[in-house]
Amino acid sequence: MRFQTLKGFNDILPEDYAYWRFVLGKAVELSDRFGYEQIDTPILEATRLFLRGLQEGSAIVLDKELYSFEDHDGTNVSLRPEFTAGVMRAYVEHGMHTRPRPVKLFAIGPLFRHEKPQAGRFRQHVQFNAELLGEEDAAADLEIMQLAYSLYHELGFKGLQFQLNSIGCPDCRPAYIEKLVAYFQNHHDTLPEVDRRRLRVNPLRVLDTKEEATLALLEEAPRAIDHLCETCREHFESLTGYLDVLALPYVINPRLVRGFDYYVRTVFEVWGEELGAQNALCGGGRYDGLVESVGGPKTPGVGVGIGIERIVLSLKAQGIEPPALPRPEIMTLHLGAEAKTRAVLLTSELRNAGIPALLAFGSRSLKSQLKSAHRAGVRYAVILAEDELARGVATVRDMVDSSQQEVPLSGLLSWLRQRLEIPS
RNA sequence: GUGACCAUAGCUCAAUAGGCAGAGCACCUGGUUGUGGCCCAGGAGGUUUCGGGUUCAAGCCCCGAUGGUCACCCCA
Repeated sequence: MRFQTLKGFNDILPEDYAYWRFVLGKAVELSDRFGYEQIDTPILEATRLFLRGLQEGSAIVLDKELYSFEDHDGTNVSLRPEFTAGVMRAYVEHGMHTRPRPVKLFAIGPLFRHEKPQAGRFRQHVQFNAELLGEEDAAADLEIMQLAYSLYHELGFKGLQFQLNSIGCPDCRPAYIEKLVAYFQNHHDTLPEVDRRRLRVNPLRVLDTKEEATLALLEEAPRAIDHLCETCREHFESLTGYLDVLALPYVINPRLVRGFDYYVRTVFEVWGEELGAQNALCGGGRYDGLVESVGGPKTPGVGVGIGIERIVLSLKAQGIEPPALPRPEIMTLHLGAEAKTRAVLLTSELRNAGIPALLAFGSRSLKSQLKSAHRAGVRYAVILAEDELARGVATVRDMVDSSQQEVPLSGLLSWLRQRLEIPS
């Protein structure tokens, strides 16, 4: 029985890493540009932390999607299913609320949910996560959205737009939910079974139904944005105003709700193409009560989670090629024991000088070594043999045009550097 | 957790009507002295996902398990 990855877990192979480095490199670059500082929190945390952040209505809790086990000391611990709870814990634990506001953090790493895998959904996936803490200005919501948008834009995506909604706050949302529930109870007989369940467990969830019958009912259903309190309405209007000024494309989607219950006011997603049913490239929103819920002072916050696997899938679907990864352009070949020792030394000198280089291993025929050089895709094969060494030169073969010339060993480094345009 | 479809070499796929498991690509070696690609020859690589059953005979038919894909649920 051969080993294989667990269900829903994937290897990222070298041929995929051009995409990953492209996306992650851009994420880090943009975080720097927007003034976000990097933070890493543990993959494993006390289970209670995640339960508190998620509350009861979330599927992660309901459907036992947490990877949990009992640690040796009896503590129940879990692999993190999302970033925000851990970051909030770190924020409180290290008294980061005493830092100059706002505190802007980003993190990159794997998350784990025991779900049934399908297109764009895995049990382990990597997220780029950004959080802006201690600021309730709608311009903060905008900044988080702009960070996400810039990432997609600079990666070369076309035609993406935000799905945007406001789901109110603890002041105005309860009244809205009451209206919503009342509305659906009036149409209870036409409501499909799945949505009856959602209505009981998490009424807002009915809004993003896929049932035809419910969709028809939603035409007339009360909308959250029509039931916002004064503060929430102003916040939402400021945000859309800023989005207009920056010309960031968005549509107001009254049916947009989010999986985590801690969101207030702003919620948004960006949808990608060719991702099947799992079309959210990122999801985020405002979570003003969250820091408090993990034992910290009342602190407003906005954040976004961006799925790297989905971006990579979407890049491929849109035919966007990442820049090629750098690879050595030189291989040192050799004939004879003395020449091989010299080749080992030369390869080392090249690398120490910052010039990527490969060494032909073994003591095979020149033909075989050239074949290796060809397959490694190098531009130059540097050939060392007794004959050359006696005259203090190396034969450099250009693998592209098949030309060869002798270069004095003393000047080889600078010769190669010049040809490959590597700054010294 | 529910449902549908699928599973043959590292990859992409063949294998009449149940009748000796194959090709292309990739990989290794060779085509004589110190020269890659193209070409030619050869080689390695399989418990046909696994376990049962039917049959003289199963990659093929039946049952079960596992895994994959897609959808629901939910979400990045």
